[in-house]
This record gives sequence, C-alpha cells and structure tokens, in this order.
Amino acid sequence: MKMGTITIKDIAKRAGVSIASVSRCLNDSPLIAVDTKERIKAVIKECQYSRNSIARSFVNQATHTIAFIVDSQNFALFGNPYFLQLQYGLEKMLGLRGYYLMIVNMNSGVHGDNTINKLIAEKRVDGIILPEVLVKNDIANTIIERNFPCVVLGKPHEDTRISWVDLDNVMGGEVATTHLLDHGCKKIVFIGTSFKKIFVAQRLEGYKSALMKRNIKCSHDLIFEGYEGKGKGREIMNTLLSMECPPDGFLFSDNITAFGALSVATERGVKIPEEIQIVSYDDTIVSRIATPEISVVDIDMFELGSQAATMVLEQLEAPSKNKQQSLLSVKLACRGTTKND
Amino acid sequence: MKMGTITIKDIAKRAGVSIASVSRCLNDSPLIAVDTKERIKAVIKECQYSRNSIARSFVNQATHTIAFIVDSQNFALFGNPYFLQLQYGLEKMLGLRGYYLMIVNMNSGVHGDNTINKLIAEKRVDGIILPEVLVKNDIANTIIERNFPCVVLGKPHEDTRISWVDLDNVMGGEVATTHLLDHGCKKIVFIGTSFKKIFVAQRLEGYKSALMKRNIKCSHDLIFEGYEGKGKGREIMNTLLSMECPPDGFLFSDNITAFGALSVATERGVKIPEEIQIVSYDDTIVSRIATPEISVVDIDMFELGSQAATMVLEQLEAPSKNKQQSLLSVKLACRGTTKND
DNA sequence: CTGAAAGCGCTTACAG
DNA sequence: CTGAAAGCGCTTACAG
Repeated sequence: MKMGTITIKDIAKRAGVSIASVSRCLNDSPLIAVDTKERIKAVIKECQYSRNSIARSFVNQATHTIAFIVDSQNFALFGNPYFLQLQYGLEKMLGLRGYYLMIVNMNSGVHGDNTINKLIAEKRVDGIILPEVLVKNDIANTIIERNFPCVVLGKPHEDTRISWVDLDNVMGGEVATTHLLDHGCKKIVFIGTSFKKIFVAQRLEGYKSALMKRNIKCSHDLIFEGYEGKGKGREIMNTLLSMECPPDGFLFSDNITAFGALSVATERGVKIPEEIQIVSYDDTIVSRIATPEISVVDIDMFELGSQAATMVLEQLEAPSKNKQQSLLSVKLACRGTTKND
Repeated sequence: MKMGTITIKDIAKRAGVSIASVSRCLNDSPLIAVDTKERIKAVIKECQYSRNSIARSFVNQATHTIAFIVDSQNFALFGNPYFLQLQYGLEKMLGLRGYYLMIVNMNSGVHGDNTINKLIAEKRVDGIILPEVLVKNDIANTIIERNFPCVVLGKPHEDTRISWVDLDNVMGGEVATTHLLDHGCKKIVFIGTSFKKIFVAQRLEGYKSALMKRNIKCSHDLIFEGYEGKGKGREIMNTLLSMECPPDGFLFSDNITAFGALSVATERGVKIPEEIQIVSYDDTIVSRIATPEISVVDIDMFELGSQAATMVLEQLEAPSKNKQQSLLSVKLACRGTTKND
C-alpha cells in the first residue's frame, strides 16, 4: 500500500469495526450506536483521516461542482468591472451550500464550441451557469433535452424552459429618466454605445417609457448611438452644448463616455448639476474619480450571482420543478451630477 | 438500468467487444487492432457516448482540476483590476493542458481556515495556486510535508521549498526612476500608499536603488507614505507644488492617487510633462482616462498566471523535481505624463 | 445496531 | 491483439 494515503479500511481496522460502520459514522447515520460512533470518531481524528472526495463523487455520481462559463475573448463580458462581483456572488452562495465553482472558458482548451456539451456529457459538473450571449442553440437544446441544471445570466430568447436571472435594465432607464424629470430637466438626451447591446437597448426602452408616462414626446433627435469612450463623450457633449437650445439632462449608457462628456462640460464652465444633470450606468471607479462624482444607476451583481447560484442548486434538489426566472431591480445612486432631495 | 446514462458496457455490447477494448480505443492504446478500433469508434459516435469523468478521476485518483485560492474579503486582492487578467492567464494555460480551474474562497463555505487543508486532504484538486498573503504557516507545512503541487503568487517568506512567481517590483521602481532621471528630472519624490504593502516597499527599494546607482543622495524628505486615493493625491500635490523648490519628478505607487495629483497640477497650470513628470503603477482605466494619460509601470498579470499554471502542472508531472521560482520583468508604458524619446 | 457484499464506471496488469 | 478480472474508495440495500 502506498504510504500516506489513508482510507476508510485503515480506520475500520484500527477501530475494530467494518467499513460500513465507519461510513455511517462519517455520514452521521442514525444506524449506529453512539459509543461506536465516538470510538470511530476518535480514530478518525487521531489519524487525521479525510474521505476521498473523488470516491464519494463516484458513488454519488455528483461532483458538487458548478461550472461558470465565460468567454475571455468577449471583453464586454470578461473585462466588465462587475465581473468579479458576479463571480463572488456565485462563489459565496455555492460555498455556503458546500459546492465548488469551476471557471470554464469557452475559448481555452481544445474543445472549442463543444466545451459545454463536453462538460455535461462527461458529468464533470453538476450544473452550469452561463451568460446569455453564450447560449447557442445546440447548447440550449442539450440543456433542455437532458434537463441539465442550468441558469442563464440575462434573459435568453427562448425563456420559458430555461431558468434565468437578469437585471431590470428597462427599470434602470426609467428610474434615471424619471429622476431627471423630477428635478427639473426639460430636455433629456439618451447617449448610448450600441443598441445592439441588449442592455443598452433596454435602458433606452426605459428612457422612452418614462417620457411616455409623463406624456412627453420622445424625439429621435434626442437619442444618440455609437458614442463609446472618453473621446466620443467629449465630442457629443461639445456638439450638444453648442446647440441653440442645449439639453439639460443627459443619460449615458456607460461611465467612460459620461466621464469624457462631463470633463467637456466642466471645461466650458457649465455648472453641474445646476445647469445640466448627468446620469450614467454602473458604479465603477470611473464614476467615483470624476469631479463631481457621477450619479449612476447602480446594479447589484453580487446579488445576481447569488440568485443564479441558488437557482441552480434548487434545480439539483428538485429537477422536475418548473424553471425559475428573476428580474433584479436596480437603484439610482445620486451623486454630484444630479440635483438630489 | 437508468435511461440516458450510457456507459462503456453499452458500447462494448453494441460493438461486440469487451469493455477493455472499448477503453483501449478511447485511450488510443496501441494494444488494439485498427479495424476493431474503427468499429468501436463508429458505435461511440452513433451513441454519442462520452466517458464518465468522475469514474476516470476515480481510477486515476486525479481530478484534473487546480484550485485558485482567493480571499474576497481582501479587497486589495480581489478588487484589483488585474485580478481577472491573472485568472484568465491561469485558466487559459490550464485549459490548454486539459485542466480545469476551480475558484475557492477562503471565506466562503463553512471550513474557515481549514479550507485549503480540506481541499488537499480530500483530494478534491490536483494542485493549488494561492496568493502569498494567504500562505499561513500550517498551510505551508501541509504543502511541504505532503509535497502537494502548489505555486504561490508572490514571493513567500520561506521560499526555498515552495514554487513561486512574482513580479519584479524592485525593477519596476528602478525603471521608472531611471526614466525620470534620464529625461531631466532633478528632484524626484516617491509617494506611496503604505510601505506595509510589500509591493509598495519593493517599488520604493527600486527607487532608492536607481538613485544610488547615479550617486544621487536619497533624502527622506522625498519619500511620502500614507497617500491613497484621489483626495490624498490632490493634497500631496498641492503641498509639494507650493514648496519653494518643488519636485519635478513624481513616482506614485497607485493610479488613483496619481490621478488626483495630476488633476491638481493641471488646475494650477503646471505644464505636463514639460515642467513636471509623473509615473504611476498599473495600466488601468484610471491611467487611461486621465488627461494627459498617465505613464505607468505596466505588469503582465496574464503572464504571471500562465507561468503559475505551467509550474503547477510541471509539479504534477515531476513531483520530485526541485521547486521553481520566477521573477517577471516589468516594463514602462510611456504616455503623456513623461517626456519620451 | 452491525457487517458482508454489491456496485458506482472506468483502467490496466495478467493470461492467453 | 483480446478478454476476464481485479481494483480504485466509498455508500447503502440486505440479512442478521
């Protein structure tokens, strides 16, 4: 026998019982006498014995591991400052329930598009969590057919047979716009990176909806697409402030663009938030180091991760239950670029 | 038999061979006739059979999984913008070699300080990678005693019997200081967050070393500790610029402090890089959105991750080999706050 | 309450 | 080249 590897047999021998009894002790089974249990426990402690998790996985046919699928080539995903909060939310909730988090990159390794199918087919993990953008048709089919525990981050197109968690981006746009309206803005512009990004489109939808609720006409002249980055932010703000009747409310779909725009306004001597007000998205360092600090729609990615983890574990426990969906509300963090009560 | 779970036996039966032959086919063993192999392959494809990775782990007593230990409560670690690059470097290299990355938080779960020992004792992973700050004595002992595959990120105190990878922070300080000297700076200050942070102390050491090499006296009046954050950056820059003979070179240990300092200099009408030059550390978004962009000592955390992964895999392959150590060089990214050739 | 035994799905030395 | 069989370290129905 190889030294150092101490198994249940060694414990059984030392304690003078069968391996079944040791196993029962380990599993806190009621089918064991208290004194036997104590005796075995002492031996286990003495030998510093730990069960071999691989063997346990094998008999239970479960790894107690959940895969989080990422795509490191997708910068919007992996480079997102919220990514770590999300990951932490996942890890924390899984850890609390005795599960482990495995990070699987679709583009690493040698499996290419087949990465996810392989994970499932090989039973390497008990469940998966993946961003909506990575849901391809064949993956969705595999998951649905096999009823494999899975939670999608972001609402997928085919949503009824798959569990998902998403942020209420529409609400985000609405809350921000309403705040600007409530604090005196008469002409609010929406400046987005790309409406092809679903969350940008949703935020725009919220913007429109807020205006509609107040019976304010939503003009196409007030909606701008394709502005991403500090330079683009500077450009659009310069253009807008040079108009005859410039806007007094600005909604940006991202922080860095808002940062550029804000710096132009400051340079031109525009008083903020007295003359113009700005709201952006995501509470990152960029919104914090701006002067004044940028008011943002804040999202709780830790919570998103927690909920996704909880959902996937619930599927493990009750595979036949209906799939769950959850839309997380967002809140406005009022800082220096808006008038606040 | 439970439906849907198709095993090696099913394949053997369908192909009219023994499970040993199927296994040999799967493992590309030379001990099998080519035509037998082809026949089995066809059946495997037809049945969409995949081997059960749990069973394989069991017989091989290896999980093909490496744990990356993190501490989400340690913001300097987990909140670090480079964290994801590091993680990506790890994942990418491991994936390339057919290994998986598991993220284990010391503070999640119910195991507390025992998390790492538990991972090792239960054989849940084949190796671990952990930041230096998380190396406690009992962990180091467990690793050394069991000769468990492990790589530390950052040079540990007891370094000879443990593999580690670190950034050459001393070199970083030296390179930055030398660049400033080479471009005309006569009075260079070092402004750090806390010298208790080992990488800050190392950068300071590099600063001193660069001055010494040029026979320049290293005065204590030029070294500042406790400056962290935008506000603190503004404060120190205001103080220094108000001196009778202000410095013309500034080395900051972090970006956000440098950002604050830079904004003060700009506001006071100081010409950059003509009148003063600034170098900071880490190529983050903060250094990019500053005007002008901040010159930084850039580190390659992807490479750090790659090397750590490679090292741990080499230990798996050759457990008896001597432990490796590696110091990664860093380079200066010259941008707007320094004079460049 | 306890133990002998089957079995989880593979890999691999052994015999042929 | 091929197959029968042992074995990896546990859990758990079964018999007592």
